[in-house]
Amino acid sequence: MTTIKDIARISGYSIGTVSRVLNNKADVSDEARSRIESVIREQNYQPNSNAKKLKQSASSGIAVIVRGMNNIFLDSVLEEIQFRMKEHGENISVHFLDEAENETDAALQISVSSRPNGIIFLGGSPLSFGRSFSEITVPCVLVTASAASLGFSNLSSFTTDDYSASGYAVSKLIGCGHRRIGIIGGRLAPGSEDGISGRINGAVAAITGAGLPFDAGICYEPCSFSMQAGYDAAGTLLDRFPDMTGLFAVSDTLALGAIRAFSDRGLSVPEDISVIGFDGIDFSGFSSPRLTTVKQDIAELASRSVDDLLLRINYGRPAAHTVIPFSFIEGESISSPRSA
Amino acid sequence: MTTIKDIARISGYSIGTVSRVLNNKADVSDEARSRIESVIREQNYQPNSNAKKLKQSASSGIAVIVRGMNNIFLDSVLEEIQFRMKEHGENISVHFLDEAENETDAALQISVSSRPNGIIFLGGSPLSFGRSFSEITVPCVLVTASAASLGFSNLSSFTTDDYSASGYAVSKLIGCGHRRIGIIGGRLAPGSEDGISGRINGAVAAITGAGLPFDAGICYEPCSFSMQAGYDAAGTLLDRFPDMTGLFAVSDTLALGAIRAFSDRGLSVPEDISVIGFDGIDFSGFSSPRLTTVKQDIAELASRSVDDLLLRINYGRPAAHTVIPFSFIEGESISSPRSA
DNA sequence: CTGAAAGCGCTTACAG
DNA sequence: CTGAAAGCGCTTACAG
Repeated sequence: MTTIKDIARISGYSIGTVSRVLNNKADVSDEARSRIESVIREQNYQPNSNAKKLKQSASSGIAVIVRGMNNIFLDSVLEEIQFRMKEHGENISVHFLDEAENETDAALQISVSSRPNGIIFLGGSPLSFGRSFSEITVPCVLVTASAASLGFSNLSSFTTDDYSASGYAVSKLIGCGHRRIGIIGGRLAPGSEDGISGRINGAVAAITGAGLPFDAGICYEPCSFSMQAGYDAAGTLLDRFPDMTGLFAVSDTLALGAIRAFSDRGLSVPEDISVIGFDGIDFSGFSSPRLTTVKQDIAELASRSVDDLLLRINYGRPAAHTVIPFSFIEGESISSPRSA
Repeated sequence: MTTIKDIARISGYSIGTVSRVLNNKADVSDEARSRIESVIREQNYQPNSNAKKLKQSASSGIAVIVRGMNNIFLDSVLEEIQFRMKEHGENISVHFLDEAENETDAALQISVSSRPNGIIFLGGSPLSFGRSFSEITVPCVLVTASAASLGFSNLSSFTTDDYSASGYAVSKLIGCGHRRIGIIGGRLAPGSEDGISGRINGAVAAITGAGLPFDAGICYEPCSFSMQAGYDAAGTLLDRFPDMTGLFAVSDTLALGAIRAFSDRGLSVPEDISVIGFDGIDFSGFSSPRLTTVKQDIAELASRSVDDLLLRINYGRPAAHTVIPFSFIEGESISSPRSA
């Protein structure tokens, strides 16, 4: 293995000078720089990142904590993030948590054992921040839910406006003439306008705001984020709320599971019941029927988050909270209710 | 930050002894061990992994190289792998490559810059091994394609028997009476029985083995692995091969894209055309129609790969090539051809 | 502009 | 069973 010492020996300079050109420091003569650079190139030398990190006493790159296993939407964002990071020469270490685990506890453990330069929380809930998060000092960003109300100086966030987007989606349902609308997914957390709870609350607000009745005990069914969960929740909800004509699912995965549940009960979508999703995953454009849904801007969420984190790590920029615009995809899964 | 020095000072032992209990070495008195362990616990001490790795002169954990972006199947395997690794206290760094990149070139670069203890190749093609791989010396495992024929002593593999599984799938189509069968996905690589090419060749062998005609120039359409690619390839194939009654797609994602393409052309699946997939992703059980497909055993592929890699890293076990059994899922996407 | 030296936090022979 | 010491490959004041 060639080390910095070898480069120094071969180039005829000291390891201090080699280190300076490696790190693009000023105060190196052009001659030394070009000589050393050529030796580095011909030896195909790569610095040992462990030694570098040890010295700089911190940092094993960027850690990404993904909350929610097998979540197609989050996986897409993750891949986009890794791609952008790679462009900047940064490697990420990925940690998947299932929905039961707490992301800040995990982050604390990771930050003490691997000392990352920064942490990205993907799919986390702002509700679980606060407890252990205050012990984390490196720059962090929460993607997919707003951390604005949390007020941590080292936590940025990039998010779709879940509350408004859900409201918009549900207003489409109402606009079609639906008056008995159900909701599946997540858990109820009254008051919150962020993340999954924000979607639920935004949808509920749109329903009640239109003067329609909404009794959460009847019209809402909580569930986790697998297709099977969506399938089951839709069935349960329909049993309890048999004259429901429209359904808002807080994620596309749930919506697709729900559509299958309805069709297994002999109901067609959208003729018998309309379904609207959230996320805009690839598959929503290829299912039968194509899903009507809110599309989050994955590329923008990812790239803005990466840029923000890197700038904060390297230049001490203050944390910021940014809303990324969503778009609405007119699919084939909603129509006017039969009774209308 | 508390370091090993602090633990030594507080416990009254030397840092050498602390290090020994940290690493579960023998030759430590029970008394010292329990005293030191209790100090570690109460100080909530976590060793600095950079320093550890530097000393052990190698290794930043395990690197996973995933070839193929937005591949739902690979994402599932990846999450399973990370989960198993976590149980063993190992962190993984993930590197997504798009289909155009070469995985061994990427691995070489990663191994020289981050010095992983081991590398997992997910979704790579055995065809691209060989060139730069011989420069990589750490234990590696190829998941999802066999590396048996490559003969590298540091490369294990765990795979579904793609060739047989595809043959089995296609034989189901033939058993239903189909005689004009098309194939989409991947690229032609005659002779190979591994990975995606193995799927194609296994399918072709089943067709010709049944005495049916197969002209690759007409009946086969290559494509990459997105739903859109499956959609497009199915359309192209149908234009060229309009009396096709059955389609084998080398992945579920492609199959689902194909089904949508057919339905957009007014053909129903399976009444007008049968479709069979490969992978057994979650969604295949919830689409309309439910997809008939070959299900790879994700949990087994992941856990066996992890166990193998860890044992080889720590105990110098020889590399091995293991085939993991597949299962066949009877969905709703195939039936007898209308003409039969 | 450059070099010599200290030190990051660990592990591991080597003595005892 | 335990400690003192060397050294992993780097970076960074400090002199010059």
